[in-house]
Amino acid sequence: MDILAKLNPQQRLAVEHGRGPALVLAGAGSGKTRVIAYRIAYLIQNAAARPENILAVTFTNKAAKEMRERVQKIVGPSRRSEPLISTFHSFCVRLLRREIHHLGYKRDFSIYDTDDQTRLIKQVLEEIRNPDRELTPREVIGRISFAKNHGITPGQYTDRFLSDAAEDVQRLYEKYNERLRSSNSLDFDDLLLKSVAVLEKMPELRKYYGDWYSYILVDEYQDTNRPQYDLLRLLTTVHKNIFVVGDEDQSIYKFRGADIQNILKFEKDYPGARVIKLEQNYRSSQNILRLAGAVVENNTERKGKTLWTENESGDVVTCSCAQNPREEAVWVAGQIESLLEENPDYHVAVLYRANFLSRNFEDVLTDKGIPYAVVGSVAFFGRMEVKDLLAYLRIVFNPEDDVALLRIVNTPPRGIGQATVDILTEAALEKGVPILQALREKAGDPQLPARTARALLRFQELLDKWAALQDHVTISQLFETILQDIRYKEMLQKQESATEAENRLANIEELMHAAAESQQRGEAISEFLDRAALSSELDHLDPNARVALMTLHSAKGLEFESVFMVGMEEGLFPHAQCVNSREDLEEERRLCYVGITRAKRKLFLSWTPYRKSYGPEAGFAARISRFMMEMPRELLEGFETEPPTYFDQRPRFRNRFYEDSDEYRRTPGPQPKWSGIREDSTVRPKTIAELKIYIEEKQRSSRAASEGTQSSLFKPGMRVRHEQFGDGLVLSREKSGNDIKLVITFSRVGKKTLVERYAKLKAL
DNA sequence: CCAGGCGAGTTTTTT
DNA sequence: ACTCGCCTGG
Repeated sequence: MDILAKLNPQQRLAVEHGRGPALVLAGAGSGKTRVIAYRIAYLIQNAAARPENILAVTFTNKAAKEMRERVQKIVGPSRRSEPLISTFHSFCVRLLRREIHHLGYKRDFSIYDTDDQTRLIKQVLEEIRNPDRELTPREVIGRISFAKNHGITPGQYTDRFLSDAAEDVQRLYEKYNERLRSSNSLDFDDLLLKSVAVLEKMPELRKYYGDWYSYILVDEYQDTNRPQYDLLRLLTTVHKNIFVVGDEDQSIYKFRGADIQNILKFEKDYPGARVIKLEQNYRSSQNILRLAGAVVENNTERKGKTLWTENESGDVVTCSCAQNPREEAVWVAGQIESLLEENPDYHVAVLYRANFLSRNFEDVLTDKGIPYAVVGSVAFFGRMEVKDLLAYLRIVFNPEDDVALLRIVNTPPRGIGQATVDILTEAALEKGVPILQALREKAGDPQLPARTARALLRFQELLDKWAALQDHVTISQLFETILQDIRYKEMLQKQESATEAENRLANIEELMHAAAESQQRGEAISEFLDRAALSSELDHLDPNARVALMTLHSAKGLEFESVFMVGMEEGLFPHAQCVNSREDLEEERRLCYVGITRAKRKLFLSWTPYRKSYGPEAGFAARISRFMMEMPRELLEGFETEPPTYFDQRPRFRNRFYEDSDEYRRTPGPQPKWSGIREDSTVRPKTIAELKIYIEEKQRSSRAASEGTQSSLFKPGMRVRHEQFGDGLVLSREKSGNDIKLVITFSRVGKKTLVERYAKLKAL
């Protein structure tokens, strides 16, 4: 079969590319995945490479799965060998399970997800019970991850960062890494870093894997971060057969360390690279494309592509401004209802910036009896009961896994309480051994109360029993044994409400299914655990679901007949935390572009000024998203920058546009060009000195931003109204950490201390 | 040691 | 509005 016949000239050029580096700049809907799939098939059919010598990397499991299916469709099944199509992370796990001993780890290492990470950091924070400057676990993880993704080791940390907290972070970072290592565990970032490290350390492995994967293809290259970039370089040093596909307009993972420069400077990194642009869009109507283009045009960091399509011009975009979030959901559900009536096969997506927004839509869709699928708010493998059981499996598999041990040591309660756990942890830290080993040593200790010692011994016996079993039974059988031994289900039924328990039991059933399937595929326990650690809810999206609810981020790579982008408000989208630097704002805009271009035929945009929010914006009417202001009016129908009757409906919200207040004077109403964006403070730092300045600069600006919005609101002497406490008088305001505390005396309830950011106060 | 109650902190996006 | 950690009384 001539597989080239189905391609347009540009796509064909890409697919037929020979050896050497190639960059395919592929706009949304221009057949990106298609090009990779066809190229893999082409390489195989023309015997350029044996299938097993081809490596294709994607970012999500879902993308990998899709790619595999597409390739199989083209080349047909029953090949002797298959190309390796995998995510960066699972490729790394695969590599490390074979080679990590070169770095002094054992091959049974555990993988720590965000939750495990948080637990570990909390322990470390306790251990170094320093901070005069309170750091939350979240913040610490964020900084460590930033450092890891930028190649900064703990030792270099204070050289590179100058903030007050830097020394604390350095110590935490150091300890955290030590604890990971002594637990024989890796976090997500480590998977990439250790892969790079092992290839850097072992030239013969570099050569081996470089030779083996003689053709490497990368999807969504614009989202690669530094370790991923390093990994690709290491694997392609010799042959340079790297074929990357990406779209700088769809780079939306900077917060995770993605570096858009990777795609922008590809031609410099790989001299002589062939560059191919795919500009014909096959997905969307002309109007949708024009709208998307008009928005993304406002960005400066682009290579610049102009998408065109032969599709018809299509409908205009329908907008709605709702009285409140509930009404917004009602409107959306109503539209969906009539869409589905007309076309029962339509795929519809409701896209939002942040997960918490799904709530109202779920409620209303349920009321109306419209079936829907939510993607991602709580991942299946992230659920408490699932994580508990997996932790049992993990500790059996890797007895050094401290986080897993601490998670289950007293779940269900078995008489090993906090006091005992503290003793064990302390002993373990002192000797530098895993907690389980400390537990073994203490189990018979006559100094402990007899009851405690007995509890420890019993627990140890259980673990030994399961460990002895692990090589002789299937995963399901092991699970079944554990479940019975610990009486987990009974615990749930005792502790939870009936419906909650039922839910959790159902999840346990599902986990057992997953285990059974895994073993049918002939996988080892490690492979099952790896899948659990690396899988996300997105992978479980039911392709038959007509209505899908998800974040804009999750929607990348997907397409739908109709798309609803909801919550189009300043502060939410673009998110308040992303409007202070041009870089961040441009990323938000790209996110908007991604959202718009998911739609094939019909796009809906909705917003409401009256969303309950937290933070400094609380209690104020929001403004319409600047992204909507950037769209050509003639493509919009029902465009309103304010709801028609807000005065009667929602008196407790103040309105930014018309009220004569401090707030209003400081931030004038909507204008074509929005103020408040700092002009180009975001030159990319090149040297260490520049990086220091950059970080300082960022911190100062975010501090200034939060003080700026807060300081003008409530001052001593002002009269205010609180939703619950009624009217009162502000006595004092003072800073406490990042917050501002107000002491207010209320006529009804007396003196109260409130945090300005959270108390939904209203000036009188 | 554990269960149940209160107060504080919290919502950006994810492999 | 919701979850997590801390405190208290059994």
